[in-house]
Amino acid sequence: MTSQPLARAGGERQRDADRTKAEILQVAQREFARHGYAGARVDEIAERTRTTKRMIYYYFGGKEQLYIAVLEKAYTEVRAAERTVDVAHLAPVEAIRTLAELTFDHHDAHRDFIKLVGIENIHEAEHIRKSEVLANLGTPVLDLISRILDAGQESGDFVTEADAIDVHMMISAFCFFRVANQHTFGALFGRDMTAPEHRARLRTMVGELAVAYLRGAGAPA
Amino acid sequence: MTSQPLARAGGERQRDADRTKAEILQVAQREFARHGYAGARVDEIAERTRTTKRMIYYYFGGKEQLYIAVLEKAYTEVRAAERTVDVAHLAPVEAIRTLAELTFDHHDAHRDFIKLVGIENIHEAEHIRKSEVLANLGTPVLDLISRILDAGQESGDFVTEADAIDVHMMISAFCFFRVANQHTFGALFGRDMTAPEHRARLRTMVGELAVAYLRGAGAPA
DNA sequence: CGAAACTAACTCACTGGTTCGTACATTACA
DNA sequence: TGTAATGTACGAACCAGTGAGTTAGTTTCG
Repeated sequence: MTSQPLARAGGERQRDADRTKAEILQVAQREFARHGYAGARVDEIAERTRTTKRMIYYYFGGKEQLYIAVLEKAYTEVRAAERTVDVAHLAPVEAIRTLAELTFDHHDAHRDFIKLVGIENIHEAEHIRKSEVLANLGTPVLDLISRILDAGQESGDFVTEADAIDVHMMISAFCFFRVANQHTFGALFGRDMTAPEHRARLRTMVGELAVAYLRGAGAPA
Repeated sequence: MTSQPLARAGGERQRDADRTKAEILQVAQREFARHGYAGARVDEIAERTRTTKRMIYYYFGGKEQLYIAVLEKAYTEVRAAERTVDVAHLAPVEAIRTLAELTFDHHDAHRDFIKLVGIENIHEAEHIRKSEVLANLGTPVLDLISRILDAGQESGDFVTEADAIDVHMMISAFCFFRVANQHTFGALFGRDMTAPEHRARLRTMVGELAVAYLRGAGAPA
């Protein structure tokens, strides 16, 4: 009873199909993130959808292609979010600090994506490599960091001659680890890094870390 | 023909069993690290061993118990290695720098362990929690860091009032990420963080990062 | 216009291979 | 002789993937 067959105009079938595909992708993302590639069950995904397993094969072709489609969607969304970042108008120190905190927030908000990245690394990125969409998805963040680094050198705020990829790596590492490894870290050290009482402190810390490094304070005396 | 039955003395059977168990654990670690928990195959493990699948069930009880045994062995070895670290005789700045570099080397040398940690986090540490051995395996590293931090405050080298767990987390994050995420990072940014031409620079960087942070250079001007 | 041909979306029932785990017989040994 | 260790074969569930046909819109064309 969701729609009256007689009233359905031209493009509705197509729109239904798109909606179904989107629903499958969403459910599949959850299933893959929760159980890993091998642990995910196509039947389970089908059951949590308004469609059937047959349709998953009809639309995506197979489990692996579905998984790749999930990765493509997740990565694409992340890149889209990154493009909205604008810190160019800030002074170098504030720009880096803000970028670090935005990265922190971003990781905090996209737990499933973090897990997919972790899963993909266990498989040594074999699926990402099969995707043409993701093949050369360099990121604008690197350009941004480069520009901030140059400005900082120019102004004298930054002393360390840092590499943009290294800086991006460092910030990502901190933010990624906090979310991805929260469970084993919590089990071993009795601290939930994602708990509210630690969140704000760690968020500030990642910015200070980046700034301290770029100011050159770590070099041997 | 590996041993003469008639010449075998008392404890040899036991020693054979221990050796077989150890062999199973080693092969299983590899299999689990490569394919994840669900992706690992008990038959595959058995085939790569001088034993049969029957013996795996005889010794360990099941796939999950075998996996937990692998985790216990891996974590125990890591902790044993950590206990050999001695930087207490160094000045605070050098102690932190050395500790960071040792952590770096350690992650660099134990790729399978890194993968197991990643896998365990995907499963939200459900298996670690089932293990009594690993339940409260706090680490001596925290005490070490605490002492270094105190000494640094005392001597005036460190200005930031840092938390030992946070510092450990930061260093681990950097080292862990470089190894664990090398594949997706490489695919997206075209740089292999584990390649020789980047290794030394990043190794130095993690020490400088920690020192710069503790010296308080990241605080707002 | 209206029927027939066409096509996308969808259902149902099924299969072949895989995979964890075990029953049972057998051997080595104290 | 009794107990621990081991080999062989098998079963039952699971699970990715498919064959074959149906429904309902869309296009073509007399």
